[in-house]
Amino acid sequence: MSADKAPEIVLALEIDDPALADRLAALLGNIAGLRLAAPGEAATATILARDPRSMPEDIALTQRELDVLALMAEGASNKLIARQLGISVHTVKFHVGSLLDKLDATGRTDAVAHAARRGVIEL
Amino acid sequence: MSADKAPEIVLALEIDDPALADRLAALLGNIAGLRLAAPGEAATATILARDPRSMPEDIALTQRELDVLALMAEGASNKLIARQLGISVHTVKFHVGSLLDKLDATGRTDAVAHAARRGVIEL
DNA sequence: TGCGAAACTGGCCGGGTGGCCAGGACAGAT
DNA sequence: ATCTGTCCTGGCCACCCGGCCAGTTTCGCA
Repeated sequence: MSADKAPEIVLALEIDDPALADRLAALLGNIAGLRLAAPGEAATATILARDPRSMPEDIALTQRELDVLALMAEGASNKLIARQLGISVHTVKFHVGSLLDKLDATGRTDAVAHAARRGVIEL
Repeated sequence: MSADKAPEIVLALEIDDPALADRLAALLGNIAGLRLAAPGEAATATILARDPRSMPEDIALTQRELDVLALMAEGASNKLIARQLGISVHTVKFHVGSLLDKLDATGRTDAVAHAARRGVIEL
């Protein structure tokens, strides 16, 4: 039984408070059989401490923007979204532009990621 | 000394897998400045691990693909990824192509969404 | 009655994206 | 040695994307 698995536990940190995050990282940084996850790495478990005060309010997105966003998250192209919503590609681009602006994203992939992180959409 | 106002971090465990919970409890059980929460006690942070049964099997992605995927999830362009990893844009496209194939995605946005859904990456 | 917000549309264009072709280097397995 | 898989690179090209300009309509609210 001795030589069984030690499947190294990978912990992801999702902490709002930087000070707390640092302390935890320091405490957990060098424990045998345990490792902190690299950004984006899939983790065994997640340590999270959400600061309730840091939940401002949902970003104000219009209904149409939510429609477009949902289809974007499905990987739909502008052309497809246009057909789906019965509007022109130009209009889709218009809404996508607003989305990028409001979500502070550099592209549609970033926009979907940000929206998912903020709980605006569910993947 | 300076170790005065270290308000002892209290960790709550929300783990489906009992074996994992035990291992974590054992690892974290006796670390100075850190202690596990009693049932119902308010915790500084929570460690949670979703049910492992809900994860069929990880898609076989190479290390390089994971690198590219992580940067894609940050909204990085191929050019940026190339600079970041010190490889050419062509190579990035090559990996992105493999990613789209393995993740059954139609584009980079879809790929990131799929990867996040399957737990391959953490948003 | 005006006025702003939301939604919608068009043209234009530089740069990004993804698919296709081709190739080479290198490690490990058969 | 051959083969398989990963990683890396190039060129080419159709298409998509995002940002810029411009405009219209409709709606609710002051």
